[in-house]
Amino acid sequence: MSIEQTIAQATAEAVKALYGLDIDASAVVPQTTRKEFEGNLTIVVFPFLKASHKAPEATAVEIGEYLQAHCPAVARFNAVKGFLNLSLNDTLWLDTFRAIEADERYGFTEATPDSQLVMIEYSSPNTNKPLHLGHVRNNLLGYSLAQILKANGYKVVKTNIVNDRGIHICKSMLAWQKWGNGITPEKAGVKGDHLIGDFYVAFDKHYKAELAELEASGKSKEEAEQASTLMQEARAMLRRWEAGDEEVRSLWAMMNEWVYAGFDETYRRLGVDFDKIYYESQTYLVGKEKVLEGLEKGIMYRKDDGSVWADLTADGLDHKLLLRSDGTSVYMTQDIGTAKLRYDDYPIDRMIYVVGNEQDYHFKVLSLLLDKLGFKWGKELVHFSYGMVELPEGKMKSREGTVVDADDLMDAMIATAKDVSAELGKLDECTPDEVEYITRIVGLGALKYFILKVDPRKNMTFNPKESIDFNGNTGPFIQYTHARIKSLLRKVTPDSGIDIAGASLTEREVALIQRLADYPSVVAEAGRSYSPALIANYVYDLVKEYNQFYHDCPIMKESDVALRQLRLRLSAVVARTIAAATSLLGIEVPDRM
RNA sequence: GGUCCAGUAGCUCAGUUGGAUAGAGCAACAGCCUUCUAAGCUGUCGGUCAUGCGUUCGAGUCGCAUCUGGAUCACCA
Repeated sequence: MSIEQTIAQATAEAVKALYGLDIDASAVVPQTTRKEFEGNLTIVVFPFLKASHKAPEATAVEIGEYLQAHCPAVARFNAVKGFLNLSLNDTLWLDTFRAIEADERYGFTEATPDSQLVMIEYSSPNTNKPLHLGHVRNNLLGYSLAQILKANGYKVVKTNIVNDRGIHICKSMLAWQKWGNGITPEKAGVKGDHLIGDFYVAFDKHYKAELAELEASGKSKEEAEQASTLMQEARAMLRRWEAGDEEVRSLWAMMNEWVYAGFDETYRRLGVDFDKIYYESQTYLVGKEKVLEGLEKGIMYRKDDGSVWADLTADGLDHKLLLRSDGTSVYMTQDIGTAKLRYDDYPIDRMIYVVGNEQDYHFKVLSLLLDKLGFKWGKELVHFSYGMVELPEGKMKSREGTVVDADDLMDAMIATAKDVSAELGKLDECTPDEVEYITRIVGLGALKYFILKVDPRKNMTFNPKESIDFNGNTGPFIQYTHARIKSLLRKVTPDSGIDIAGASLTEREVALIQRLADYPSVVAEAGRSYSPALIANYVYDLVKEYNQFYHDCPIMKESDVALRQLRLRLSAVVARTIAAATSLLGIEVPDRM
């Protein structure tokens, strides 16, 4: 039983004994006492006033006296208005600490054969351009979510759906044919995804020029778009692709390989991975089949021009196109096909899509359609809808070149980490390999924490002109604390033979133990609410608490042997918990920095 | 226009089923390294929690209305 539960139980008994009021212990939620008052846990007594027929403070005192007399955990209490502040005794805290210390996988629930299987789809890039900051948020959230669900005892399958087909790829392919002169990533010395992205931009540039020319010759915008030979060629290429034309297919395969090699490198640096990757080129036909099946069953209908639609007006939504008049499939069709393949491949209990909130409508529709098509899990699919990353001026726009590239950003973060380390002279004793390793995880730690500490549902702002901080509420702050503890432990090794029972605790140690005791419930809440930010905020609070302790409580100089030993072991457990919590965020922590 | 999301300090963000005088970091200013790593610690400054009404012993948190910003409602993905 946790400390909170013990106190809640005792409070329920007190209320029953004093006022004859029957309440469920789970209805009493003790909260951490605010810093400005003495005590560890606080009971709010307002709900009991009707039964006590006394003033708030008198009621609090009465319950406090009862608890002090009957609950061995309660050492002292004080009452302020309707708030009963309880100080718990040292023995309880020491026992709590020992239990935490003994649990090597503290806060982690192992999966069993009966555990539910959760599939998490994240990343989901297009193959016509490199990953940018928006993808970075997606990837970090998806990976972290997987880690958090694993820590909550779920079996997790990480998946990625690569949008490797469609008109956008054809644009890059066409541009490469026209202006590429047979260039390859090797020859250009450029990552494949960036090379393809450059050709996509080149297409857009030439296309715009063509449109401008056509409009100058007196055509309207619409007429110009129709008359554009570039666009016609791109569409023709897509038709040849769909028809299985060998030349187009082999060009497509080659260029996609370039992109994947580039993506793989970005994923590796970012520290994310996947158990199974799906490609839309393999799923869109399955989706088409399902839609035609739905058409036969009367779930969908066909218009005169041959296009296929679903009528969702009964569910408060609109009509939704599922197959174009030329028979080709759209985004939604592909997602239906992908869903079917996945459920054929895995016994999925829960499906989570990590996709931006701009697609809230899409997933509402997808959920309804899957349900109508007879997928029994359709209704319960989870759209993990996260907010956009915006610049101070607003949305990132690829056409205006304001997109923050993922590779560039990682490079910049690592370079900054290097500069800061050099400036502080922190890594002068390290080998070049160590410097490389430490600056990489510190730079990435700053980036990852910056993104993950924000509530995923909210839009967030990134200002490229201001570099991401390394001081204060940041990843490096957390990593630094870990490194400092490791450094301490290199100098003095904890001796488990020394008894800590007699240590007389200061409020610093108690606050730390209490914070550590909170960890499992934070992991559980992060899993329930799909929020890596809760883990980030927790580990920040823990680290802040530890730094105060570190500053105020000398360890090596402490003459009380038991207390010295406790502080040492407490430090070791804090370091372990920092590492465990940050691993749920995909952040590594160094032993020195 | 319909639907959905958001609005907390100059800036970036917390605020756990409604609880005490709304918290951090950054920025600014002032302190603390002969002591376990100063990427740290301490202090000062900074708020009509968008606005109004309501529910409640108690509202940043719940409800209604208004204002502002964003997203979406494509034969784009």
